[in-house]
Amino acid sequence: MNNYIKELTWRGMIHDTMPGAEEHLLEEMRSAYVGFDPTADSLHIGNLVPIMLLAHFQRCGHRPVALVGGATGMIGDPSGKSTERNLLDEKTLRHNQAAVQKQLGQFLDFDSGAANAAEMVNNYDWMKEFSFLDFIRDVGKHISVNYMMAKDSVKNRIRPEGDVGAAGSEGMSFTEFTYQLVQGYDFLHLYRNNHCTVQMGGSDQWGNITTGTELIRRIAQGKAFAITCPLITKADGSKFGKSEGGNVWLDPVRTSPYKFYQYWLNSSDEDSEKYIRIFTFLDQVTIDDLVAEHKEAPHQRALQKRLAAEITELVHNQSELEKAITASAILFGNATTDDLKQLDEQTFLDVFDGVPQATVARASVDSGLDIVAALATETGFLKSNSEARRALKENSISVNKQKVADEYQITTGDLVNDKFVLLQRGKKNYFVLKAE
RNA sequence: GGAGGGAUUCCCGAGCGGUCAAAGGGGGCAGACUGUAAAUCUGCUGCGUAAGCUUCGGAGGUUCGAAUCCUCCUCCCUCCA
Repeated sequence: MNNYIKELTWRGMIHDTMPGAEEHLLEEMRSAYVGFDPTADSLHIGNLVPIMLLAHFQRCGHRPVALVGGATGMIGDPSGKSTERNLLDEKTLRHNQAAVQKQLGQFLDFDSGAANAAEMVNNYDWMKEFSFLDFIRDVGKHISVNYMMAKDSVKNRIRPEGDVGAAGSEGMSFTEFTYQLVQGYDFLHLYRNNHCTVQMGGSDQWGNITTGTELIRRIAQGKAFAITCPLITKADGSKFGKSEGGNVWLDPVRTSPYKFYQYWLNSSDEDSEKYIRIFTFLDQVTIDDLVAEHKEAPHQRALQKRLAAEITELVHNQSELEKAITASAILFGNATTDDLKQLDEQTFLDVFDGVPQATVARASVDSGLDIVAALATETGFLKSNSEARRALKENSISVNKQKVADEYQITTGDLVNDKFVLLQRGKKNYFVLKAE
């Protein structure tokens, strides 16, 4: 039994724990759960922290339980929200749950048959038959409204008198008010049926979790614990887990492994030092060495590279990671036209997966395609001919990694694999032209 | 119900009836620099190869000429009842 709390502490993953939690976990194998919100059919990297909490938990010899919030997802957690949540219907919920369950399988051992194999539960299964009357009698009776009102998640939504500085509060519905009780009941249910004595989550979940431990104390006369981790932030203040395109998802269809890899690679120095502790299983010595190495030669970005590699391999796999690295080298390294032409068709397509494409008639390339037309009218890469000319004048257009001027003609000789032409504006904007 | 103020190009915001495709800032894109970073500097930022064309809430009107003046309409804000 490894010391879980100690492990998380040096990784910077502990925000708060209830007194006695560490001793409790050292005594014997325990079960802890974390809730996942099935609001989409994929998890995103914001969910990675709770996932890692469970993964470390299992590695320390304990039994992790992943709870998919089918029921609570129907209500919407008011924590950290300033407005009422949209509700999901059951069909969407079921679909999302199935997808989320599958993704969790990548991080946790569910099937080995080991004593501490992970378990997956869905609170919809025990909540759906629970009648309103039964609930308010068996559960609601034990918790006072005063207690519930004292939670930050509730207080922040009911504008306190005289608190003029507070952001606009829109009140909250009874439904959302009930949320903490429902989540609290989950904990009680898992305590009784799955020997779950610990609930973990982000620091914003503290209030909801303690409602659960309170219920367990009052109804089951039991002792349960809360462990929360800090919410992940970025040094520059922008929101963690968002890129230009929105959320960074674990699902390779929503966020390609290449983009996923890039997200981590672009972490700031400060953040990557933090992230590598949280999002990888690397041990303390390895990480200390990496940090030292990075300080020595920051421009090498050893930290970011290792961080990106570790997580990409964990979330996707070795071969996707290699492709992402290859793609990165081609897109950002000093790749030349020759390097490009050495790619076989499949690799080319993989590297430029997700890059916008357009098809032009093979004949027009054979007869020489004007670069302006290739950029604008033929492909829509740039909005107008004017813009295309402007860009050419700015010396920002490359064909197959080579800068071109405005009189350039694309010919058969430019085709990679006799089929593709790589158009590029500046360093980061790519476009694939397909001749058929 | 009454009285005023406003609506401008992605956003904010300036704009004597001609020299306004429209100041300035922000954002975005690009170039230099660099670590695929930050900061900084430079350029570009309606369409068109060009002549030129279409823009300033909407519809009309005055004028040789309107984002700028007039009328009506729509929406927003403030003040008085």
